[in-house]
Amino acid sequence: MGNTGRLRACGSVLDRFSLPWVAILPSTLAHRPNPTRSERTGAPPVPIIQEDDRNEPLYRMRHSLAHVMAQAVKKLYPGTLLGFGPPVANGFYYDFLFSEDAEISEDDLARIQKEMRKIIDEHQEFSREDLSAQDALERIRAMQEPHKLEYAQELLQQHDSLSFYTNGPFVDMCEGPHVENTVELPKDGFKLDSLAGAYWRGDENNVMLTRIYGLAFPTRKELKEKLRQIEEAKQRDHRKLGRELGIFIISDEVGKGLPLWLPNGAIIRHELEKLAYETEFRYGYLPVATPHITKEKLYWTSGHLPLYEKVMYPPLRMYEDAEEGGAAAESGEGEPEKYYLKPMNCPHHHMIYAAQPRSYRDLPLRLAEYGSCYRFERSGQLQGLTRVRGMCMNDAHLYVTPEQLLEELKAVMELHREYYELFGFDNYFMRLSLWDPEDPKRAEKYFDQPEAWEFSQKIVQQALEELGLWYKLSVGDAAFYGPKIDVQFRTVLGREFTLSTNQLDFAQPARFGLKYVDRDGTEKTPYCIHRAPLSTHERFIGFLLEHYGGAFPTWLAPVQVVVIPIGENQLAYASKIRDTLRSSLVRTETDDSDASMGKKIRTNVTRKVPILLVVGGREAEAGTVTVRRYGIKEQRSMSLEAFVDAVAEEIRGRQHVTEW
RNA sequence: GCCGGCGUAGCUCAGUGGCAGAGCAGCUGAUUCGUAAUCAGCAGGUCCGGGGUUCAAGUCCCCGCGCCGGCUCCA
Repeated sequence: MGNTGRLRACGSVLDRFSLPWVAILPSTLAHRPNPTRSERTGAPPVPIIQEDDRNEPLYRMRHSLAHVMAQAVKKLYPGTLLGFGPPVANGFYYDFLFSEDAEISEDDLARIQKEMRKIIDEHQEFSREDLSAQDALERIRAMQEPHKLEYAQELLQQHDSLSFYTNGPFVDMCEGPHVENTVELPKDGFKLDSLAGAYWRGDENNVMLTRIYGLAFPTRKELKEKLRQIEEAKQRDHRKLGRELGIFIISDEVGKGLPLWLPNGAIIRHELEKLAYETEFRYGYLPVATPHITKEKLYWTSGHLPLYEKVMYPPLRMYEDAEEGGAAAESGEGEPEKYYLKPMNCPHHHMIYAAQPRSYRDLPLRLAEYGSCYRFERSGQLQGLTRVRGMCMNDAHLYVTPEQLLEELKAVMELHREYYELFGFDNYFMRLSLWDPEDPKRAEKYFDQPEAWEFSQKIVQQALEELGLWYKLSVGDAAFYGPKIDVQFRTVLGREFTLSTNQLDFAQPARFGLKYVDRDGTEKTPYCIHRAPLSTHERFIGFLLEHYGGAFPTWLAPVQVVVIPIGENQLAYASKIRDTLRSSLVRTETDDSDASMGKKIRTNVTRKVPILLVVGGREAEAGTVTVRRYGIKEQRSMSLEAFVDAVAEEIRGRQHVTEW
């Protein structure tokens, strides 16, 4: 049973990224045991996190600090109720329900922190008790902790007993483990750093608790190092870099979540589209283009309307004869036509498939488009470029026969691998989302065809395993039309998010009546694979900004080369170099400002231009350039011709040059 | 959407209820420089918006909007 059957009273969040892929824990562990990869597939057992991992000193220390914080809060704010309080990646948190007259803000954190230090100084011992179901419930009732009681009752459906930890006057239902004595806790290695709302059990229908986050490390030095890292990460925040580098802006007047792409950002988009077009051409895709809006009926056919409506913009309503001041528009009688901004591209692509009869000889048919989509995300969710309302997706739909499904899925995953290698991504993991046959609401959440789910889930898993890709299973997170392979990344600021996504769709083709004539002359329904390896321009470029810290490889850099004449005598030579490079399609500028050379270098280094060509009298005379690459101290001189060839090759090959 | 915080020049940020400020960026002039900041001057403001308290509000109160951190969801 390993870890999967054990539930923790305090909850648990481990840092999945700090562990090898094989050691990934199901994220839903705290709520419901997930089958492990080996249990699902019968494959050899996979090493997953064992009980021992929770005996790590760091884990115990953070966990115990959470309890100390809860004790401090209950002392300073009597009547406060408890939620969960687990250790997390860089520290711990605890959720509280403060009594109504206790207003708490970030200013109060220092007070709580001070109280925590006092508790640590009391050298309180942690002791564990295991109580039978009945004793446990009695204990919790006596504690008057309604949230703990609710969770205990749930736990007792699977467990015969529950454990409690006591330190000083504080008792918590908790599986542990903890340190033995508060003396082991680092008085100056922790810091309460933020206050946030969090729904009880993560469900917005529940009460909102107040979560206090703390950072915690064994020593003050390590804490300070983490704080420094956090500061450094802020310098890589794509919102900051996006503004500084002129990539995008988001204007209140246009609307939240609707980025405006500045020239530098539009160039990056264009380069990504070129990359996608070339790569997809090699993989046998065909380009298509579709409009941004569509009539309502399409989304009834696809099934989006009942299931997806809450993230769609409300419909535009119009009368076809409105322009002529027609009778219907005038009187408002009759039904107006409803148009929706498209939240996805698939229905449009299905219409292209359906536009002509298809034979098995036409399959696989791979239709690709960078398609614009609009989703009405809730305002609190919007996040720079990584979470927006208007986006442009690296989309494609592959229509395949059942026999082709496995190979096509594998090709799609290979495509991901190729892209990620090009960009140098390695900090990600795959998540395979399945339906949940036990979900009481499954008929509302999914197309309810058990055999189709079983078949398509099996094929997807087979594809991942034949390619040797590790993945995490996530039951209940499938798309409504089929299983999903998401690729999870983490931003520099530590937020996990989905970059690429792929789905196997067994439902929509049938709903759209898509057919192909098979070898034997009968009509059959194809499967559809949805895939978006380069995500959306918004999310992808947001991530790239952080990944590269704004210092793009030459092929992606909005300005690839800046020529810096040392004095005004070299202006003509600088212009000649610029024109030569431009005729080789290298994005080049000259810096002809009258600033000092040092200032010009500084300015263009700040812009993170990959290559600066410094030219003075020597270069002009010899017909050479002195090359100064971003992030590389050493400079090189070479003939202009040699440089043009080298940089053109570097761009054509989409190379990453990090050293000479 | 909900909980907490924040909103002053293009950017980063000072500003004790009593004249709206600095650095960088911009513009003008001087300077023409050998690998990360030459000098001087000028200009730049609905202090997020609306209402209120006050002799007086960037500052205090209320409402709205936006942003940031989280919850949840997701490309």
